[in-house]
Amino acid sequence: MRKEEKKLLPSCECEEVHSDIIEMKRKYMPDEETVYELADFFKIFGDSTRMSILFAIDGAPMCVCDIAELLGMTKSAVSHQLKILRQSALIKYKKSGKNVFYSLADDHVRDIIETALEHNKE
Amino acid sequence: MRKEEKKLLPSCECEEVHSDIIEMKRKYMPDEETVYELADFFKIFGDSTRMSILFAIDGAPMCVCDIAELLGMTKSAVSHQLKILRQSALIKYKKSGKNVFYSLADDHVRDIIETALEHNKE
DNA sequence: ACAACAGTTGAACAATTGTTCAATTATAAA
DNA sequence: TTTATAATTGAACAATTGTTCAACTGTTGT
Repeated sequence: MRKEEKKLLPSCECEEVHSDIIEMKRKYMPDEETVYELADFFKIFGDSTRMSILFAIDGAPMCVCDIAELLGMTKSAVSHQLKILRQSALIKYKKSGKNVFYSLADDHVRDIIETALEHNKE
Repeated sequence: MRKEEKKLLPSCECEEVHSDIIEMKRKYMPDEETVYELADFFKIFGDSTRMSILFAIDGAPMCVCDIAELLGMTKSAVSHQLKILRQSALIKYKKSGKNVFYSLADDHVRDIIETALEHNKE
């Protein structure tokens, strides 16, 4: 998952022009774990299919079949993305007979999307 | 850029179990353009290198060389990501001699990261 | 004018990601 | 128990994305 685990870390080939600034900055940088978690979190929202699903199930729950129909996609494709959203705890589900109804996990998800929508207007 | 432009749109192979719900939902769905813009917006934050850069230049501007040194990456890799951040208008830059100093475009960017950080704590 | 350095860029490559397809599980009705 | 439908899953494939490498631009100092 982490990039530095996949390759040897390269190093900046230039002289340290402002080593004092670098040291100061290093103190205030969040730890790597936090950065990776944050990036992974945003990655979930960075796909239009997942984004559409979140909008779709906002308000009232929907079953997989209906989501697929609404988005014009196959159930399989939708189900794969629902799995990712489930694993990220952004959505919850409730079984009812042969159907599975999905809905947003909490209002926090809505907040994040709202914040981004506002920024995007500018 | 858009998914449906790349392939013929598939359709849900199942019966419409709740066509009334689908029609109701369709009314409240944001238009496709908005969904794509929003997903593209989040995609920018969905990479740990870009995320690190945003944290690095928060507070005081930094030149490319220093960012590269701080993150333990090559100038080239950093520059490529800076370009993406620039094109998304999330950062601004100021030339000073041979150096180019980058900083956050506005406080909005900080807000978005803060909102996500809070959600991620749970 | 030339050398040195900061930064950018494009192409190639490797890794990741999303969709499709086929097979599978699970529930409900006949 | 069989049949039909909802949903999930894994593998294969196609597309996208991030880093590397080498070449290039632009600015400073000699």
